This record gives sequence, structure tokens and C-alpha cells, in this order.
Amino acid sequence: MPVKNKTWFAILGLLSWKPMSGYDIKKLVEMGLSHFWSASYGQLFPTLNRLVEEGLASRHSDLGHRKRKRHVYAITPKGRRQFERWLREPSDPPRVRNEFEFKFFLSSRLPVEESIRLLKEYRDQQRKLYDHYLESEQDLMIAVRDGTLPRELEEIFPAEPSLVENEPSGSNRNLIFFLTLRHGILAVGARLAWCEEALSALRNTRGRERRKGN
Amino acid sequence: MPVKNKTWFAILGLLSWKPMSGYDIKKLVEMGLSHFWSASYGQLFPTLNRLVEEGLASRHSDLGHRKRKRHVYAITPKGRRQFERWLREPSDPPRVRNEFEFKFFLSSRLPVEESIRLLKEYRDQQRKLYDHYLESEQDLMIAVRDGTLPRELEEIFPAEPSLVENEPSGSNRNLIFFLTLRHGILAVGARLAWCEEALSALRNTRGRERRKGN
DNA sequence: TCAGACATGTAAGTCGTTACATGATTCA
DNA sequence: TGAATCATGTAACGACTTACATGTCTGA
Repeated sequence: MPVKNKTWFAILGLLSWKPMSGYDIKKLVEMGLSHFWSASYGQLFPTLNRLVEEGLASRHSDLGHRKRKRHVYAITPKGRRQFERWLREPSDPPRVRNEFEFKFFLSSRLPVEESIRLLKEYRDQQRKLYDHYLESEQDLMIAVRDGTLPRELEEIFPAEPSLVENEPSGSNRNLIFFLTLRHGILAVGARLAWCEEALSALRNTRGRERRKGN
Repeated sequence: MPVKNKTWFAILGLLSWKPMSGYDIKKLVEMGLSHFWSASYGQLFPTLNRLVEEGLASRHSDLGHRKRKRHVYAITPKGRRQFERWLREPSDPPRVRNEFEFKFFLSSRLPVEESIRLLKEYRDQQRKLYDHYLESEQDLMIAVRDGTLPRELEEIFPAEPSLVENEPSGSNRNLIFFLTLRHGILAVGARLAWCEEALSALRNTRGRERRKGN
């Protein structure tokens, strides 16, 4: 019985973009998708093999320009049909697991100074992530303006979008990649805004305590 | 060998607030913590029992005001020490799994109208959630102004904060609950803002196609 | 030459959900 | 009286991570 979980369709969906190896998929996900998805090799390779068994993907040995033996997987028409059916189905609500936020929620017993330290640590992490996203956004915008593509994307976006089988609108793909990036930027931006809000609220508390002599 | 995963400490942390039953914990998490944490009974009850075995929590049978037999778990001093150590440790980065976002990323082969339909569905879901959070925020602010507490919180917040053993700052807890709520509001707000951005970008695409005669 | 990236995979174990089983109490 | 909620738990399964194992190629 084929297992048809989210990861199954997610991988199928990535293959619908272009044929890729397991390693390619891992890199792509790490590079630009990690703010809403992730996958480990322990899922990736077995799932790819099962997709082939089910006839939803085909495996090709590629000894091409890289001179390294690798398995490239391509989606089959059957796989494409299943993928497109999944695409139109309603999605599960977003699931977030934010360990810091939980700790913050439980930190009322900590001295305020300690909470502030933890909060700043979190803010700095998120700030780094934010800067990284903004940089990617700049790269992408410059590239679109110049009609080129940033190096990391050259492999992902076909140079000639119309070559992609049945693609209704080639430039749409650029837009969608851009919007996906924007989603990450806005999400992390909201976390940063919250950090500032929380920091100033906690500092007020500390001020009040000092004035009361605590 | 005791298992010490995140859920373990999360539950310990909730018990550090006040003694609770497994059922109480489930309700509390569903009520106000679900935008950054969740737990199922299948984890909750076994974990509570293991906490007792390890001496980090104690179990009491409560036949009190509710006239229903229930198991109330209280944190022990040993449990409190472990919890506070965990509280100061660095946190894992937030993990998000957003199925809709992934689908959107992969939707370039869908007709734009279809993408817009999916996007609106998502926006409406998030809008509902947002309104719900705003309502909770209003309730909490009114309650704080009047010196009362909203019904759902009466059981969670001790009426007299200073009664809580070793609590350094009673009012801090109200503030932290409020800030936790704000975190949810800002996060969902960012998703909504993104939806509008994406919708108008997609509508532009559609307009361009129409003008070109596609 | 050797570090680091490329590349593929498995085994074991953990984490977490879902479905099931059971029964009491409350309130309309 | 019967639906909803209170309340506790288990078994089976499914999802996912980590550690391990192995070897190649590239470029400083």
C-alpha cells in the first residue's frame, strides 16, 4: 500500500519543476524552502524509491556534465496527475513549533534581566535570518531587472520557461518564487517586531520594580 | 533511562505554573498556546506518568469542588530545578510546516484563477484566526483594566499572584501572557499582509495576460 | 594531499497522531 | 434522556531525525 503523506507529494511537486536527484532536492529545500518545509535524507531517498515503484517518477542515471554518478528522478504523467489533484485539495493549517516562545511563556519565574537576555538572543538569531532573506530578495530583484538569474537559481529555473512542458505562464514561476521569499521575510519581520515590543514591555516592568525598590 | 524531549519539559513547565490534570493541560494548550505548541493525549498521559516515576511531579487524586475523580499533577522541587535549567538553555530555531505555502510555491502550472482561489481560501482561514486572537486580546485588556480576569483565565491565573511560591513578580505573568498573545497576533497578521500582497501580484499577472490576449 | 562538497543510502530510534476503549457528570 | 463535556488512558501506526556507512571528485 503506497504511503501518501505530505512529504510524498512535496517531493513529487519539486520533481514537477524539473528532474532532480535526492541531493538536489535537499539543497533546494535548505536554500529557499526551509521557512515552511524541511526534509531529511532519511525520508528523501526511501520516498524517491517508492515513487519509482509506484510509477509516479522515473529514475535515470546521469553521468553527464558533472562526471559524477547520480540518480536523477523525473515525474511521470501519472505522477503529474496525482500531484495536480493534491494541489487543489484544501491544506492543513500551518503548524508552528517555537521552543523559544514556549520558554518565554513560562519564564515568569525568571528574573526580568534573564528574560531580557533570552529575548535578545532570539532577536539576534531572527535578525540574522531576516538579513539573509533580504539579501536573497535583492539578488532576485536585481537579476529580474537585468534579465539574468542569480547563480543559485540558474539550475532551478529553466533558462527558457516556455520549454517546460505545458507550463501555462513562464514568468509566473519567477513571481511565485519571489512571493515565497516575501512570505519568509514578512514572517520573520513579524517576529522581530514582536521582539521589540516585548523588550520594551519588559524594560518598563524593570523600571517599575526599581522605582518601587525591588 | 528517562526521556527528556521538548514535550517533557513543556509539560513540566506548565505544571510549574500550577498543578493540573492531563485534561487541563490539553485544554490550556488548545486555548492559548496552539500557535506555537501542541500536544496530544497520546503524549500527555504517558509523559505525566513518567514525570511521576522520575520524581519530577507528584500525583494527587482530586475529588474536590468538581465532584469528578481526576488526577492532578504538581511539580516537585526536583522537577522545578530541572525545568529552570532547561529554561536557560538555548532554544532550537522555530520550525514551521505550512502546507499551503508549499502548494503555492508549486502552483505555477495551475491557471492563475485557481491560484487566486486557493489563496483566498487561505486568507479567509487566517482572517478567522486573527479575529479570534484580537477578541482574546480585547478580553484580556478589558479584564486587566477592570482588575478582573476573563472566565477562561480565572483558573490559570491565581487570583492572588503573591501566593505562588517564590514568584518574583506576580504581575509579570499577566504581561507575559499578553505578550504571548501578541506574538500570535503579529504572526497571523504577517500572513494576512502577505496574502494581500500575493493576491494583488497575481491579479496584475492576470491583467497582463488578458491585455496580451492570453 | 586533504578538506570540503558531492552523492546515496540504511538502521534504529524518537516523536507525535489517530483511533479506540471506557465511563462519569451536567444541563437542556 | 440524550448530547456535550469532563476525564483517563492504550495500541498501532505514521512521520521524522540521527547516526552511521561508504565512496567520489574538486580545488586550494
